[in-house]
Amino acid sequence: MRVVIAKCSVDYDGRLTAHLPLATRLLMVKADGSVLIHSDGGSYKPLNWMSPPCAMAEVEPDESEVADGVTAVWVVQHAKSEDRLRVRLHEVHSDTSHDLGVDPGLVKDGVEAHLQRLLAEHITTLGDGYTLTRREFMTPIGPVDILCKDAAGATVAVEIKRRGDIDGVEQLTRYLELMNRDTHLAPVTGVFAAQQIKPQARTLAEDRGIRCVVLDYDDLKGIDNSEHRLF
Amino acid sequence: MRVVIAKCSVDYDGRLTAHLPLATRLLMVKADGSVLIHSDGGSYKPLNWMSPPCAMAEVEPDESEVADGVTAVWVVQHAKSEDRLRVRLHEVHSDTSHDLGVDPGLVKDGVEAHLQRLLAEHITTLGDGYTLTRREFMTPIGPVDILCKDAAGATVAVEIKRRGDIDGVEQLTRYLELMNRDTHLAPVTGVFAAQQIKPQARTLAEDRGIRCVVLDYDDLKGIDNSEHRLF
DNA sequence: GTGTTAATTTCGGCT
DNA sequence: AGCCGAAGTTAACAC
Repeated sequence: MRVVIAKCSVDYDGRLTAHLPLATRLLMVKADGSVLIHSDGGSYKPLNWMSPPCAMAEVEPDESEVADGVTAVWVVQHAKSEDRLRVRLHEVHSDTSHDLGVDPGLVKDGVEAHLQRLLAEHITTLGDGYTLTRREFMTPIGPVDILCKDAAGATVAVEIKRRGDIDGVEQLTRYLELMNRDTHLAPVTGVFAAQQIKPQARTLAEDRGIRCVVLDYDDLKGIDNSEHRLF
Repeated sequence: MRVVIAKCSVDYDGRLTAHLPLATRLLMVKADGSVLIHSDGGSYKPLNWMSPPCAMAEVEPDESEVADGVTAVWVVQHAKSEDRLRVRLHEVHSDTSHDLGVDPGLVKDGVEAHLQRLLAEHITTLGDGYTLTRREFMTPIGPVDILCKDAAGATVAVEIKRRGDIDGVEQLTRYLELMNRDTHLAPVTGVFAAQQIKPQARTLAEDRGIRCVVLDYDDLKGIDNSEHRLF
């Protein structure tokens, strides 16, 4: 990895056009040729960048660029599209390279899959007398997250999201339409379960007779832990 | 901005739990206290990070950490949540700081907002006699991009996309259904406007009586420029 | 500030 | 390889 601190201006041309005026920034050139341009603030997203696969070529500045104080020009061309990045370097404060090797990668825990497992294990969170039929119940248009029965024995399809928005309601609606055409399953009611439900999604869901349930991940995990402690 | 190249392991605990095994990486500490951990590949997204507002404290490694070869520990705590990042540094290959100053920021051109503004300013692109009612017309299920009236005075809802896909047609359909239930607005017709419209989206739209309009960004900008030149 | 949508989204899983 | 959905999404913008 090459790390350069330099005063530079940048132009991107591809899916859109973008320009960065002259300022001092950090330029990162990774082993795969990708380039990141960071300022001293903002978030993890660079001001500008080129994703791999791409190639970086260092070319000589032309006459007018030299007159403007440009000492080097980087042309970063994407391998499979017309996306192109042009970095004009003025003063270079630092230019170093380091051998980092291949990264072993990130290990994650606590995403939607986890939420689905916890709700399936504690299905009575949806109401007394609820019983799990199965997780990932397959339909011709995709898997329903959880299929269960309520206290009265009626079938209930559950769609789980971390953040419940309109897309999730549409998804559940499609499943319900399809399943209610199946005389063996019908009638099937819907539950939209999420850690957070957007007002617009709630409006749409309730308008369609779908119940909304807000899940608390820590509560579910808490039940899980306390139950484990009993054994 | 501080840039460190070091062999390190990282633990994140907050919205989820994540762990990075020992390896050599680039650590970036920005002026606002945010921290980015990059490997020599992937894309612009760091392996792990902490977004501002947050504070970074360098603490002494405990006895067992010293035994493992840890020379320093960074604790990065988010200011408004329980999100925390713990970086255990082993060998430090490089540790430099640079004053970058405030960045003037990126100038973009050619995104959807720009397209929407241009079409609103030149609403007769949709037909002679069209008049703008308003942009971002709010409904209970979200904002309609543009609401206008045709030459006959009938209300028209416009959905704008850079790339016209089926999702966009579904979105507009929902708005139209809702608005046509409102006796003050009905009847409302729809226009699906995009720089590029997929054949499937066009078929679906036209089947539902929604007119499709392909927008030419450069043309709209051209009109804009020539009009500005008149004054 | 809250809330919603777009993004040069990126990333992962599955068909 | 393409499609679909999630993400510690982040960023811009309207109310």
